[in-house]
Amino acid sequence: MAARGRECSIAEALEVVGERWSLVALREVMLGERRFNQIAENTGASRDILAARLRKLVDAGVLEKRQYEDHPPRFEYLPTEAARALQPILIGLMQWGDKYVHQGPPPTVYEHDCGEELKLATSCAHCGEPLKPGSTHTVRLGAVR
Amino acid sequence: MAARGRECSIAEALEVVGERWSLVALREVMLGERRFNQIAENTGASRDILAARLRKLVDAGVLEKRQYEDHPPRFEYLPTEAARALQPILIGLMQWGDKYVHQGPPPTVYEHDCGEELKLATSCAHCGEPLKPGSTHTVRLGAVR
DNA sequence: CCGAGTGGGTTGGAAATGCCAACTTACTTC
DNA sequence: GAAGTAAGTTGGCATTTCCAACCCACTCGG
Repeated sequence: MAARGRECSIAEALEVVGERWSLVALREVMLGERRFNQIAENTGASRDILAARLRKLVDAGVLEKRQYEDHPPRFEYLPTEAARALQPILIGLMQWGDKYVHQGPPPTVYEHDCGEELKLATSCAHCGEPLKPGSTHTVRLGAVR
Repeated sequence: MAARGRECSIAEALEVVGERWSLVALREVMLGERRFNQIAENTGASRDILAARLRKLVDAGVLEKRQYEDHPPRFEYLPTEAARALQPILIGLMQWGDKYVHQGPPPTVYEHDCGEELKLATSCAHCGEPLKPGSTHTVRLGAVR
């Protein structure tokens, strides 16, 4: 799809999870819904598109499709490590939506094991300082093809 | 658009920034490109779609469109606070793409002010513990409409 | 003064994608 | 034997996206 433009892992990541319904379907799987019908109902995606997205996520290694019954064949979708690695992004998007888009109190609230309502903080893994706008600069930049 | 499905700020956030090219355009603005032609070239988006996406981001308050020349009228796109708040998500997506999608060395590398290559860590803002899969649970969950 | 170049788009038509409802297959339960 | 459940697939239509070309207003070089 995005054959041209800057060489960039953001664009490549979006090739995999950037289509409509992909991240919302992933949200449901991460919330514990593993069955096609449940994911379809909770996302509101049409079944054909959802089938295509799930197939793509499975092909990309983000979900695992497992048969949990033989007769009749029934399948469930399980998160892989790649899906778990996306969770900070999903929660980040959620909190961004809460703050800049949503009207009213947040529809979904997480609690951390420490007992408090989860609010995400992002920091530099090396020095531990919280990430502030302008505290980074690029040392290498993908070329525009 | 997503009229049905679970009430969820992820879906609402994606209404604003989830369309094709929105996040890639935002990436360019955050990298310092502010002009339509430059954004068009560096993303590879077609000009009509890009114009529509930028308009939408401006309407949503994520970008600011500023006239920097009167005759002829010329505009630039500037990040607002909402755009800066998206930066952890953009960098998170980039690092996810680096790890799970991209082949070869990362095309773009950031350095933090501490002098080391930036790797993002996400943690609980309250207790400071790094976020591990399974260390959270939902205390409230958006209803499915 | 003339033509080329630049910036920021808009327009038209083809191609791709998405939506919805209905259908299918293969069981299980009432 | 009728209805329900699970996991999709199919057909037809509507909406988006893509691409190239065009437009307008100005500036610059000769």
